[in-house]
Amino acid sequence: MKRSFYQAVYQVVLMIPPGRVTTYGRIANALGSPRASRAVGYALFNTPDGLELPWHRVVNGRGEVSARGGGERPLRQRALLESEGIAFNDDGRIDLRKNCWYPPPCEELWAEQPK
DNA sequence: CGTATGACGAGCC
DNA sequence: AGGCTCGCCATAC
Repeated sequence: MKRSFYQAVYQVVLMIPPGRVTTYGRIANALGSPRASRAVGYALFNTPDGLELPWHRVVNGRGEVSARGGGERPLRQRALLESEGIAFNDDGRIDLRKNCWYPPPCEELWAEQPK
């Protein structure tokens, strides 16, 4: 498989255990680019069809669903997370204290891909 | 190659 | 406290 930053992001997301959530920034940090949180979000935005990706387990740094794109995405995400036992506050936020998951360092996941 | 975009984050007002 | 702006990084065009 061609190793791009996106692919690396997908692999990290795939290793998120059910019932746990992580943030874009943490994924970016795990990949060796702590400032690439935007790119991480963009990677999920370009999620290829046919790939079963638990993208719903990725939230922003405050534990809230990112609703920048459209209206239905966050709703689906919330429903999926709730079905996994993740509780939402009245503000629509997740308790990262309980459900947070820190991805292990995965720099080598894509670092060996020369430009 | 330069510009634009995007599911973010931290900082400033 | 809440909202807005700038910055960072990786692709698409």
